[in-house]
Amino acid sequence: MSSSYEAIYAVVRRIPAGRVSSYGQVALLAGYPGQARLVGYALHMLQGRIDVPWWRVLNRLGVISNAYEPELQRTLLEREGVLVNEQLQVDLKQFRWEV
DNA sequence: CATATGACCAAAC
DNA sequence: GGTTTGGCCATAT
Repeated sequence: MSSSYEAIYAVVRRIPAGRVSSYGQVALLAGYPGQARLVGYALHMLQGRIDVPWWRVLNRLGVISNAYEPELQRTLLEREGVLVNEQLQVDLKQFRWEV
């Protein structure tokens, strides 16, 4: 297991329920500025594990980028009170996780 | 081993 | 200002 993933997962676990973050923000907080891609890959590797709240991570436009289970992600977010529109987009001004 | 691709983003043009 | 271009790192082939 690549060590960098643990730092990324640790940050994702810090995202409060009902809030969302972006790949870039997670990368920055994990100590990998500008390496949003690494975050995407790390979450990709989870393949649906629920010990990390991967569904709270969206791309910088607030859109669900998940290629595997986009509908599941929407369901999980809405269960926490996060509104997701028909285009799988969230209002970042309202739900973005402020550190 | 070299190339390609990906749940991305900031800067450059 | 929208669009293109690099760059970053881990897997896959």
